[in-house]
Amino acid sequence: MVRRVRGSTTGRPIMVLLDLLGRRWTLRIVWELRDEPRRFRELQDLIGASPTIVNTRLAELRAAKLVELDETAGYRLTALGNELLRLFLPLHVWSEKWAKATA
Amino acid sequence: MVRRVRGSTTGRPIMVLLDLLGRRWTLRIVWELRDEPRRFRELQDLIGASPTIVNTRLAELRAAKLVELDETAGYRLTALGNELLRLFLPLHVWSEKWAKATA
DNA sequence: TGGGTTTGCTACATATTCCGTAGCAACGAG
DNA sequence: CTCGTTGCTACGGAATATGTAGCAAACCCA
Repeated sequence: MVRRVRGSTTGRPIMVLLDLLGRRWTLRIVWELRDEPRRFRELQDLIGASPTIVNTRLAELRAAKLVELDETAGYRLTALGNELLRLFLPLHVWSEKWAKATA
Repeated sequence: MVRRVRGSTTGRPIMVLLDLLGRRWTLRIVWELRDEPRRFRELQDLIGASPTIVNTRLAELRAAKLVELDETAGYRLTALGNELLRLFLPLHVWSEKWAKATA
């Protein structure tokens, strides 16, 4: 199995990040962890994806140190993950405006 | 062809947006249009994806009114697209920090 | 007029990824 | 010893992405 950074040969951090976030369910998982920790199945039900892909994305997010597994509480954002989430929070408000504009 | 919102039955704007952005190459395309308009092939070369998927994503972005095609200049962000991009710009700086933390 | 180039985009076969279902082993509670 | 919950995996079929080739229209320059 060839482990290369998809879509970028340079390995520039922004490209690696965009590649990571630009995968099915990744953004959504980070989003669902914004308030409280979630268990594996709980997360699965929330987003409605198969356990296979949930597990894959969680593994990637953990490798990227954005998510961690607390045995007693469940999956949660790391300090880094929280920083990233904060950058995305304005999206929530903006998406409402966007929805009206595209309607 | 069934046209449903993938991964969300509610249709909440934030979910629709996360779904749109959480597709291969979508974020990357928006990113590559941040400074100047790009032609179809130029975009294709920049990100290194097949024309099929570039065209598909461009169609989705155009339907979402985030990208438009100016016949003389090429593909570029709409006003909405620019707003969205501005929300993402801090990612560039943050990604550098993140890269160091995960190294 | 007649190339040659660039434009956006599509066809098609292959390769990869994703999905839905089922189920595993480990652990704790009763 | 059973029951529920935990994270996670196997497997076959469906959907998506890739890579190559090429189309028609518009343009440039002679």
